[in-house]
Parts: sequence; structure tokens; C-alpha cells
Amino acid sequence: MNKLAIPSQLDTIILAETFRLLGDPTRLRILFFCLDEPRSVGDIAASLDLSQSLVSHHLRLLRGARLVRGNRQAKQIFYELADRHVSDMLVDMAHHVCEDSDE
Amino acid sequence: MNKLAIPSQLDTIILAETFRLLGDPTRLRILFFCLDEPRSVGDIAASLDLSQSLVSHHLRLLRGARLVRGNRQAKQIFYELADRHVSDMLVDMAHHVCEDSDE
DNA sequence: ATAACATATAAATACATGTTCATATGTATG
DNA sequence: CATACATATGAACATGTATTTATATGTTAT
Repeated sequence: MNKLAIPSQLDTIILAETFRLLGDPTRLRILFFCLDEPRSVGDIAASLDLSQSLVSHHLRLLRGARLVRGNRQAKQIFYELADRHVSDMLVDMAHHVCEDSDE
Repeated sequence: MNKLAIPSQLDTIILAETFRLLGDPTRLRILFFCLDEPRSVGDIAASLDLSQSLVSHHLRLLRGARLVRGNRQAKQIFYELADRHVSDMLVDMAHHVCEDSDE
């Protein structure tokens, strides 16, 4: 509805922080891998060919920004996107980039 | 239509690159400032209280990623968002962040 | 409790990146 | 042409960050 006022200084920082976290290929791969179904840390590491430690570090950052959320199932912890906002955001942006050959 | 397949390695990198550029508060401020109407470099610098050099550096990056586009008008160069995709993206994301108090 | 498995954390390092300062390029006007 | 104005570029620096290696925490089963 509204064309969008210029975001406040604070909103800008929060927005930038979110973008910054999405601005790393490894983290993006992790996010897309967890898009459809929750995935365990080990699964992520094995499937994306990343060290367990690295995956854990990235998940910490993503958790901190509430972009993902994990719940324990016995020994494993399954991570998924935090909410619909995040997944929509990702999907939308992916479309934007893929369709980037027009205009 | 499609739920979105996992992006290719290349698309992931391009997407990450775009996000990375958006992941800086200064660049975001510049983009939002140029959202409604084209703005000269000097205007940007003065209005956002940034050095002319800094603005120019950031504009170069944004230009390189085809996020903004500038055209000369006599001595000045007016920058605006490159296309509708970019501006929509920005507006959408801003809304996502602002509405981030639900769920 | 001990062993085995899954995940998280800490320290260290190598590299990327935002910012500043100084200078160059380009454009109009006397 | 020379001067002033607007923007761009280059080098230097300081800070941030992705990744690795090593180790700790937590959970289940024997």
C-alpha cells in the first residue's frame, strides 16, 4: 500500500544485518538446503561437503538473527527456516536473481 | 508457480553477492535515498552526511552489480535504482523486517 | 559411570572490506 | 586555456569475518 518511507536508522541497521548474513554463499547453501525440510547438522555438513564445525558456526549466526531455528531430536538437532517470512524472502530473492535477464 | 529448486552453485554465488552488497548500512541508506528520485552524488553525500569519496566508492560497487545506474546531467551524475526488480526487492525486504514482530 | 555419537565453542589465521586521505579525471564557464 | 566544480580512482589502514584445528558440551546406550 504505502510506497515505503525511508527506514529508520535502526531498521536500516537491522535490515543490513539480515542482508549481510544472507550475503555468504555457504550460509545461503545451508539455508536453501533447509528450505523444504528440517535437516540435521551432520546431514547439512555431509550433503554440502562442509566441516561440521563450519556448519555449526554458521548456524549459530543464523540462529542469532532468528533466520533459522533448530530443535533437538535425540542426539541430533534439526534446523529449519525460522518462519514463513524468511523462506518467502529467500524464494522471492532467488526468483529475482534467476529472472534477472529481462528489462 | 514452482516451489523453487535449490539454486545452482552459480546462482547461489550471484545471489550471495547481491545480498552482500545490500548488507552494508551505508549502501542501504544510499539505495533508499535514491529510491524515489534520482540523486546526484553530492546530494547523497550531503544529505546522508558521508564523504564524497565514500559515496563514490559505494556507488561503484552498486553500479558493478547493476543495482544502480547513473546518468550525467551536465556536471552532476544522478543515480537511481537500476530497475523495478531492485526497488521491489528493497521495498519487500524492508517490509519483511518492519513486520518482523509477528509469528 | 563409561563409551560413543552429535553438536557447540574457543583460539588462531588468512583474507575481505569499509573508510579516509590524497589525487586524478571529466565537464562547464570566465 | 585556465579556473572552478563534480565525480572517480588509488593507496593505506584498520576492522571484520570465514575457515580450520582442537577441544568441550550434551545425549544416548551399554
